[in-house]
Amino acid sequence: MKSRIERQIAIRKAILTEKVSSQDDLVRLLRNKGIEITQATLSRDLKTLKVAKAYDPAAGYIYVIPEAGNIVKEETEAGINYLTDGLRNLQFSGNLAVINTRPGYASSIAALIDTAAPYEIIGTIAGDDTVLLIIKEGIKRADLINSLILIMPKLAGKIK
Amino acid sequence: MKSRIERQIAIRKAILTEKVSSQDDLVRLLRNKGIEITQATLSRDLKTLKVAKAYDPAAGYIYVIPEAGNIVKEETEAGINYLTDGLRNLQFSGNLAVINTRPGYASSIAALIDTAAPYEIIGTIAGDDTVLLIIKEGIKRADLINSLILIMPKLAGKIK
DNA sequence: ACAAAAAATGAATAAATATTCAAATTAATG
DNA sequence: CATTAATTTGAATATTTATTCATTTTTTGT
Repeated sequence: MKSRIERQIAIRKAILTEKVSSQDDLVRLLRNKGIEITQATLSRDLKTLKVAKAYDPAAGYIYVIPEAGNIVKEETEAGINYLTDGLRNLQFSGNLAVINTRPGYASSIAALIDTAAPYEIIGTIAGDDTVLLIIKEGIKRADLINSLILIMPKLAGKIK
Repeated sequence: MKSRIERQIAIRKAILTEKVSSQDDLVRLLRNKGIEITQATLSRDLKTLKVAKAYDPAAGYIYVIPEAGNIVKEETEAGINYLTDGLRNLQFSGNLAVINTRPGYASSIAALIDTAAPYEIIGTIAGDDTVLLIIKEGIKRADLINSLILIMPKLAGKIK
């Protein structure tokens, strides 16, 4: 049988690496790793570790380790060689598409799109780090994505 | 009786000002303030507000309002207040929300929202006195309002 | 090493929280 | 308005989490 401290380290690791939303789930998860534990002991361990339960859009409420909770890692500044490295994300809502970019990149990227002027897009508006694309009616999202990838191949790797 | 959003604002305030460790306690607390609520509804409200339960050395586990973003925390309280004093109005149209601000305030407020990056919002664009928010599909207005209040508590007083 | 004390644990159970389902309220549509 | 659709809510209940209590394991002092 593992020691108490080893078990708690395993609990911490499990919470850091997976989204766990109940103690029973965590018990099963730990048992699969060869750690015998009951829900009662786990409840005590979680308190010892000061584990919190916080909201996660994907999975509802999940357990989180206090310190590691909201650390936003900064991307490295190295390797920005091309304009479209400024691309961060593409999302849709209704007949709009939104491109999130690195700060300052939005207007250059919008200009690039304007120059290419794909017929799927009837207009663009750029802020500092956001480009808004107004999509022509009746255009499918997949078609617009393909059209944008033609202009900015880097985008291909950033579609979720 | 009180509206749903008013009730949720009261819940938020209660959690911010007192250490509450159970929903039954919170129900009693709210009833003392003249707000009728059952545990079932409170449970749903807490989820809507993304309230977490975290360890507190003095009182064990208590409910906490999640922090909107790390950078927000670094700014001075006065700075945030000053900024969000620029807020004038919030209106909706379809999947868009428009914040009217005092002249010149829009981009700073947009930056504040971008930093917090709530998942309900897929992008923002700022003019001089107007911020356009593009809302993720399927998000309810009340949920977006709650999310924005997390970032700018001043907003709570400006909702009809 | 041995006995006594302290800490850890599991099973059962109490307490707290989430969900179901039916009713009530509110919003949308003609 | 009237009617239908959608959302909100409470009571009851299911699920999840914390605690009690008896027992086992570990630690301490001699």
